[in-house]
Amino acid sequence: MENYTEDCRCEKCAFKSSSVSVLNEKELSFLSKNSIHIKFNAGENIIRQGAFTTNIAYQTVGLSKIYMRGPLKKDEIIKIAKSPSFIGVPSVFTDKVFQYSVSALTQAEVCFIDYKCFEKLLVDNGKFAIELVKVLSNDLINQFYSCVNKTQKSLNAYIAEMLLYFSEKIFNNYEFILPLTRNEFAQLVGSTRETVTRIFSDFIEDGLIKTDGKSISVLKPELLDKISRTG
Amino acid sequence: MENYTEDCRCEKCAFKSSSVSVLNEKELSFLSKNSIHIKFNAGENIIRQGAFTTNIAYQTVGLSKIYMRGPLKKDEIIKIAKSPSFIGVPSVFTDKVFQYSVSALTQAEVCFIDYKCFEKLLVDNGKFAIELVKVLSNDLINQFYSCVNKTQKSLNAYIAEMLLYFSEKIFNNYEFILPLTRNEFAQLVGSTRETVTRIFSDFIEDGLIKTDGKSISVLKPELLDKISRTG
DNA sequence: ATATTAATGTGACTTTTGTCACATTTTTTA
DNA sequence: TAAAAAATGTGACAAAAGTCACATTAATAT
Repeated sequence: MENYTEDCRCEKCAFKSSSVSVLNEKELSFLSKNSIHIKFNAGENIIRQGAFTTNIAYQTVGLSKIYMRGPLKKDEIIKIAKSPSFIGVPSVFTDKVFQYSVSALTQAEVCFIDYKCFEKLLVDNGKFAIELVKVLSNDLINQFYSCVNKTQKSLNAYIAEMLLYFSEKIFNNYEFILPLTRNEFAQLVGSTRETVTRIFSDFIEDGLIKTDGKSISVLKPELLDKISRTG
Repeated sequence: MENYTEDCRCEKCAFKSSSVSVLNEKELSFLSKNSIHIKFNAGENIIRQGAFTTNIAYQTVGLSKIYMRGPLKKDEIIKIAKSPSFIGVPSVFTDKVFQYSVSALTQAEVCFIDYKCFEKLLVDNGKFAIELVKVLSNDLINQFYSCVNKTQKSLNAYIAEMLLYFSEKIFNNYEFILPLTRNEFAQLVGSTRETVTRIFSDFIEDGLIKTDGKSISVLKPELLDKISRTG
């Protein structure tokens, strides 16, 4: 965990999201003065469930997992956050305390923005506020969608969907290094390590995928997609 | 479905949410001129998945179910909306088309607000925008929470939780009329009609609840809560 | 480099939940 | 009010997924 703030100014930042792009020079400079840029290694904790919410986090580089400690004291991965994206916004506007944790899955960089400053930008710049509303709306719809999918699909269908999600949405490549252990993958699909292993084995046996440790090749995306849709 | 707009002006509306309360007289009048107030009977459709999103809906009276057609063409109830609350905001800010449906479970009243007008209020009044961000944040956190619960808990634990939710959060009464069929309740908890029947029967046998058709009495809330927490 | 720990694979078995079939009750409609 | 449709309850059985135990492999720390 390293502080990189000196090297980084929002005005020059290459990772402007559509939300941030509606800010003018002055606002960006204000943002810059009120934020800290920090670098994380894979595995490091970015946000801890239960900690006080004083900052907005904006992930500029890397992948992270957003997860929540469930009622049976098991962790459940809610989503994989791909940069650039806000992480932790909903908790900041809801509670004094974070409702979930975020950990880096790869090397990652995150800007922590002072909440008061962020709120001021929202109040002063209506367009910025609308962009944030859009981001949250999108998150909410995706959350609806993934919850319905997870609930209704059989596990092999949902696992097929998640494998395609990693290859097509996260890595844009049918070969990739899964940045999760089998156990974490189970936490993502709402199952157990053993069952994930078994379904991976079935997929390998049927020639749909090939695995070598964490490295995964999707061999037959069309068939995987069919399984994902029909169960 | 009846149009009540003439009788209703936003300035006088008794159902101001915290979001709307930050608007001034002029803004409320503008809102009033650009919205239509409609009354629905139980069972009537308020928003239809796939329809174009031209309005923001604000439910002032009644209960409704927000549901989505899942991948296996089964409907899944995402949440029960209690008045007053926005329904349909996330879809409007995300897509040209609604991603889910909303139907009245009881008699209900809904204001449909022109999207352009709503957006103008957000841009002009930063405080209003922040209120909307808070509403969405809250929805998102609740959605995380309920999805993790649904995934991790056994069905009888989740059904116990939902029964307590209806009695304690929706009706504030340990006796209530469940505004859902057994099948709809199954769609809410992600299960089947038969399994819901069986778990209700178990609860009745153990003296936790009493049912008479749609009427439900929670007899032992503490025990129901224990089941909800431990499975 | 080796010891230690974490992650993974696999078989046997149990539990949970879903499916199908059909009887019964309730509600709606004509 | 009678007929039709929708909702509900229940049993027998099947399927899906979880649990436990243990062997094996990979990763990490000293």
